[in-house]
Amino acid sequence: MFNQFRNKFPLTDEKWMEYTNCFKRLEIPAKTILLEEGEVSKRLFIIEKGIIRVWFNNNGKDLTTQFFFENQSVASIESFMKKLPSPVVIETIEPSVVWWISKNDLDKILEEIKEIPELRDRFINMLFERTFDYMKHFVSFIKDFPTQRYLNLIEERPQITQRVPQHYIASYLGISTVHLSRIKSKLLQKK
Amino acid sequence: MFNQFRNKFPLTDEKWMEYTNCFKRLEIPAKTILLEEGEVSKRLFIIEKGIIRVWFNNNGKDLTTQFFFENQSVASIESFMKKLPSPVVIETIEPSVVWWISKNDLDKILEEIKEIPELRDRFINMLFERTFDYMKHFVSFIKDFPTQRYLNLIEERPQITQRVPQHYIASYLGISTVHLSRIKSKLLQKK
DNA sequence: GACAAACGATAACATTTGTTATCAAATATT
DNA sequence: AATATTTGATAACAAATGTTATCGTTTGTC
Repeated sequence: MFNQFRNKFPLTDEKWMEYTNCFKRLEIPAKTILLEEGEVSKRLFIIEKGIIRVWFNNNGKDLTTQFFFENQSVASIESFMKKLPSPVVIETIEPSVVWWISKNDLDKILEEIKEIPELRDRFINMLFERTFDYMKHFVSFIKDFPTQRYLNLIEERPQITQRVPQHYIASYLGISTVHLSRIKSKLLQKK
Repeated sequence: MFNQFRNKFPLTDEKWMEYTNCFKRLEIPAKTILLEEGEVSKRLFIIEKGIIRVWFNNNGKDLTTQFFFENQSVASIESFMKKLPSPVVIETIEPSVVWWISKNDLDKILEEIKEIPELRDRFINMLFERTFDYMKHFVSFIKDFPTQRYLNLIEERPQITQRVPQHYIASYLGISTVHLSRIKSKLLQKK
């Protein structure tokens, strides 16, 4: 799982082993909840196989805020970093294989690699990229009609439209399942 | 302008002077454009007095994405950091007084203070807080109806509802000016 | 003070989207 | 294979929101 990233980290083999050994493997079925709403997030997950969605309950309805696929890392970030109760649920969509690391272990590693400017910069960059992603998604909500947002999704995140059940996509787009179904049938008519 | 922050920065008086001298003062009328769409952002602004909005043109209509008030810093961040053409316009709403620093000067300062862990951590924290803010705003768009979003705004960002013209607020909420007007009159009826 | 521009409220109507219910197809479970 | 569950499509109706137009008020400019 981690060997594919080995050459990206300027670490000794010893440190590399020490760090990667902090991760534990987990095989879990579909619809497994990895973090409950209200729980303090103490684990960061990396997906080897499967799909994870992050959602919260809004007046009895699921609202999906993010999807994650293979090789992405997942956590309720604000809860994880500040030890606050998580507002969101983390749950698998498909049967999945994930690796997790405890906050304690990760903190130790981050503290150690702080002295390596290269890794530090990459970490900061990662945060910025995440910010930019949110901005784009947010802008699309005020800018585009649902139909356009759906077309954007097909274009920019084909994994979502191909692998994720449609009612999760609807809540991700901020519309009802019925309306997404209508959008799809209208798009088919035009073709 | 900067003396109020003096005690927050563990710097020598010499360094402090050197850094603050990089900023230039600017007095400008309302509706002054500080950054054009498509231009590469080379300045970071700090507001001494006034209001700035960030917006972009969408099919001939203004869409406001952010408001900034006194003591906040403003830039088209992705453009500023990566030297890309800015997708947004930065413009004053009121007659304003702003200070600006060039990207060159700021880069030099950031490079120097990198060695001060305290400042470095605060910088990283700032990035995270910005990310969390975007998340909240974004979640509110899929979670709440416009009426609730407007109530949230009154509650959480009273400066906006009190000082910003209503048609800018409408585009910020992602609704038409007419609809915001309706929302306001309905809220008044209920009282 | 006169005029123009900006701002905001409101009405009438069109369009978009949500809600509820029903049915069909796909998938999982036994 | 039989059954239950999940998923998705569709129709009918209700509610939310946009569009266009008009009017009055405020604000800025000369």
